[in-house]
Amino acid sequence: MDSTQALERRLAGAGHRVTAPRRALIGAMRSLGDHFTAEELQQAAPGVGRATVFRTLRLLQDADAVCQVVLGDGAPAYRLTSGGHHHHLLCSGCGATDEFVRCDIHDLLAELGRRTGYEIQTHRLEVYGLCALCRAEPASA
Amino acid sequence: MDSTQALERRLAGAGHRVTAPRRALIGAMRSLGDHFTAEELQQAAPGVGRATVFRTLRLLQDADAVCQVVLGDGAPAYRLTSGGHHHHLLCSGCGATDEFVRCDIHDLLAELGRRTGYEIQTHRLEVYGLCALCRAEPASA
DNA sequence: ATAGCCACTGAGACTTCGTATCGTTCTGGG
DNA sequence: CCCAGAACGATACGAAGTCTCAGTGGCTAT
Repeated sequence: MDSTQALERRLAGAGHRVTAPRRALIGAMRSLGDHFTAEELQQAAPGVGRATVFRTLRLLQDADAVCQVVLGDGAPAYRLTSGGHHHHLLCSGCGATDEFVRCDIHDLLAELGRRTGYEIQTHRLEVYGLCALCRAEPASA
Repeated sequence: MDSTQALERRLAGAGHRVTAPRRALIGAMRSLGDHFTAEELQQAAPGVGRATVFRTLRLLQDADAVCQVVLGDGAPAYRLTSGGHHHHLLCSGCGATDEFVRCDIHDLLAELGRRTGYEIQTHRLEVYGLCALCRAEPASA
């Protein structure tokens, strides 16, 4: 997760302005923990319109600073990310999200491409499980 | 992909009735190729209401006879499936969908669980690429 | 400093995908 | 044949996201 300044530089570097609403949203994202919904984000940045929330989320996704995750129940959420190719590890107990980078599936993909004739371009891998805390307290809130 | 009769037996086996609208939807699915949207399905089964389309899709998903895929552009679609754990291979050129079963990532998941303390429960893997036909004709419709 | 261009903004209508509600219809066991 | 309840179609609703549009406000050049 980048610093606020790094995020603003990321925007500016992509040719976008660093405006007050965008600053407010970046601050809100950093205060909201490991993931947040668009609605939570808007509530954490009062005065910013819904359209701007989604516009800014898209901008940051294009800048590889934010990514979208699909929680276990199918609800979409967003995460600040350190960028680059990565995957998500999602706790089905408390909803926590984490990312991991190592995915040694090149052999699998290469063989899949050979077998199907596809030219493999990219992939998406989401892993669901119970985090250490939820394993320890099976019935906690 | 199961036969029409097998799909109907799948419904009946789960305690559901095999009614005329459901039969019409199953027939439509089998005529629509490797994947279809809810709207395409409804159009291919005239007279069947929207709610019934989604209800039947859900029933068949619960019965492990239909699964949902997210196309490259984010649009959701459905597929008849042979059931069981599998993953999808999606062509970003023509939108074709395929499924594959082999996913040798148990070592990866086991190590991920060890490292993070998670109890890994399941995973979802989607692979995107260009199918053999789209590789051959780069600019076809 | 200020003029002006144009990226950006908020409000809110709209789209898409899916679910809930509701009164009606079908169906199959007794 | 009866009737409980599964299933139906119509339609209202909800969530997530996009589009439109008139107005604002940040840069840049002067």
